[in-house]
Amino acid sequence: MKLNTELENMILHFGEMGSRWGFNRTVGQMLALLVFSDEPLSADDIAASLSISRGNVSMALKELHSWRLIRTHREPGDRKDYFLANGTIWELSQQVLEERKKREVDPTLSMLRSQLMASEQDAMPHHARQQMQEIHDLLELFNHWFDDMQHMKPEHLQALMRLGSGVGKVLEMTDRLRPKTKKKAIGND
Amino acid sequence: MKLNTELENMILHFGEMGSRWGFNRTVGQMLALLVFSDEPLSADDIAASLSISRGNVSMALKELHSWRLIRTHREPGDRKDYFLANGTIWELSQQVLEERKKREVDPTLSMLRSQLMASEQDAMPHHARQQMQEIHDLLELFNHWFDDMQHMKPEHLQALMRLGSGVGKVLEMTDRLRPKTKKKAIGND
DNA sequence: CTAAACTTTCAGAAAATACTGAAACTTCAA
DNA sequence: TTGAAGTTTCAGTATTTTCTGAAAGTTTAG
Repeated sequence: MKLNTELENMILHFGEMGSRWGFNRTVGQMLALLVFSDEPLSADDIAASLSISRGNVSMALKELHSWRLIRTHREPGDRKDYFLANGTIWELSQQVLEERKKREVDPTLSMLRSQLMASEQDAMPHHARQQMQEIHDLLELFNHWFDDMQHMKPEHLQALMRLGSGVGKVLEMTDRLRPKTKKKAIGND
Repeated sequence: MKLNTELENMILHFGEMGSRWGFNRTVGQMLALLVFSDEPLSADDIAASLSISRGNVSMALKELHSWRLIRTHREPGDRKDYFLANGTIWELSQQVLEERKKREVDPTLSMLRSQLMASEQDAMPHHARQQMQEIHDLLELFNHWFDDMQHMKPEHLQALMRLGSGVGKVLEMTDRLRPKTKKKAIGND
């Protein structure tokens, strides 16, 4: 795979950003390379394109697999593994967010949960306990919301995002229509 | 500030998570300490509580300021600076997300933007260009949505999150009611 | 102005993280 | 069963990031 300068810049950029996105430079570069390539690449292709060691490529492939961002393709009659991005940009983004939630939110949530459980009767200062509860509740809210969003159809989710804060307006309206009742009450046109 | 074991564990946890959240261990620990403390703390208090050097505390305070996560309080007749968390848990979270967006999304968006601008007539492979466009559009959508959300009243935003994917249902309904018209059309009960 | 009280800076040390390349391992065609 | 083709592992090295502590800087009471 021969890279033109623009493409190479973009790949280097993804490498730089990698660490901010939760993985390392090599993983970032390889993800970019595979996303921008229109055909699956072998580990040797990748090592050559990015001028990195074969071992490093192997590690990074493992990491990318563990994030479910790539998949392996095998040609019949060829022993080599070929790798490609595991879905559309939208799907890859979802995957990254999902994985980052697991690493950045879930551990703290479970720590807070057990702490708030265990310490019913102990000597935690009042304000600290209260703050922990707030963080806990916020993370829990976020988690449920995030789960819900992930299960929406992409086109609905996209429409919703495009609507932006407009959604607030719409909901206020419907709220005024049905101050405490079930959705069905809306459909009476 | 004397810390009981539970609190100390939580602070250590925030330190560990720090790097995943976009800052370093010391910054994470200090943020936790100030969030859980019910009174402002001096730099020396912090250094002592966390057993870290005074210089490190100074660096981390600068970082926390730059994220707008803390503010400085001065007692009249006391030369020391005292530091405290800059708002509620909700406000702090918003601040963290805002800052992370700046660091994790904006640079890539502007890189993509200039790349897609500049390369109208150049030799970028078609598939690569297309993928860049997709990433660009997704990040732009995300950015607008995020901005919009940040300008919503917290209680509205929270209500919206609690609604989760239920919002999709509600919107489908209203859509059926007013297939292309202005909001006012809803109010006709 | 002076100097005590306090804060920041920054060069070098320490710690954490990432990368290389050679050896070990696996797979499969013959 | 063998060995060529391919992949993974991991000890050692390189790089990056973070932390320390002493020196430089700042502020203010007297």
